[in-house]
Amino acid sequence: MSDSTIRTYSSDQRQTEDESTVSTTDEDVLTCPECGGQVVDDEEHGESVCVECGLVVEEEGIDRGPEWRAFDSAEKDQKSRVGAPTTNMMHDKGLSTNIGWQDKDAYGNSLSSNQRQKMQRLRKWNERFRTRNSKERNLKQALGEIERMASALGLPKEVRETASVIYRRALGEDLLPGRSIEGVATAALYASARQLNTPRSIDEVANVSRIDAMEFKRTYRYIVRELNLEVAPADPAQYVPRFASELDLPDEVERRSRELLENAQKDGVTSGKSPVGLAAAAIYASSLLTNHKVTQSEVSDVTDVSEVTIRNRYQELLEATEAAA
DNA sequence: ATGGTTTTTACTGCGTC
DNA sequence: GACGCGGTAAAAACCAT
Repeated sequence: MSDSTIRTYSSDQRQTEDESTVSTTDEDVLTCPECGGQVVDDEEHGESVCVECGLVVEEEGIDRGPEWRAFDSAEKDQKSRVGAPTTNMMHDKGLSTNIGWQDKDAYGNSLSSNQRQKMQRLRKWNERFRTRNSKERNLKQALGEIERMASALGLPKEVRETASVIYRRALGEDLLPGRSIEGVATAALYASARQLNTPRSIDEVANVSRIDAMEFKRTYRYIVRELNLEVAPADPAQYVPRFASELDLPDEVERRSRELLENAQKDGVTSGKSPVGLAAAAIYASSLLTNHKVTQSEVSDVTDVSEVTIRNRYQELLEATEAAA
């Protein structure tokens, strides 16, 4: 093989901004060093192959550096797709520094007073950063939790994102002391799910959380109050599709459920009642109306609403629709 | 802390398969 | 006799005051 076959690319080269060094000459008209035949690019495999003898010539390799050009560092930052994606789900990467307290240099010699003062200043600043980093570590753990719970609940990415944002705000406003990380993370996720109209019931969330339901609710209320989050009361209809599919009920039932809920809302019988309970009742009621009967206990199981509540609600729902008709 | 409202728990009776 | 359902009463949880 010729000297052109092996080429290593250092990371320095990849960051080079001067694109003019990248040569485009000879790229199309290479001759095989073995037999002199024509060499063609095999794009699929990232190789160049001689058409005569099949020799693979790794001329020009694969990595020619970025395909874009940048004329200043700001532009480069913009165009570069390398590096960590910036997302709220990221924390600081865990890089932090410690500065020893001994006023000695690397050889164990004492420092001059001038140097000592300098080190003092450095320590002070480093300490400030480190306390920030303790928050970052906190954040990392919380985001991990959010991630885990969200995926267990099948919540989309946007929900995780806003949950992260909420958590950051809580962290920023020093709402954490005295509260568990998991608690706040759970609360943030629950709030964000509701804000984005993909609500999960308190029970569902509590089930995948490491903290018990009571603490979860407490911290949730606390967070909402302190951050002035706008969380509209959940619309019962938003629970319907999920529950319906968990019970293997056809679309028809879903539709009826929505109608029932709509009528009930007009009637005003829904105010003050728990949205989950209403959704559960609507499902049960419409399953009767459409001859896709499910038992109360089945509905109760998947919705975590007691059968009694289902009974009470579904009667009201039926009355409301009757009155409307 | 308190009172009013809603939900849950536990239990009972009735009808049906 | 187990199961689904309806009802009741008391306890618990929730919420605003």
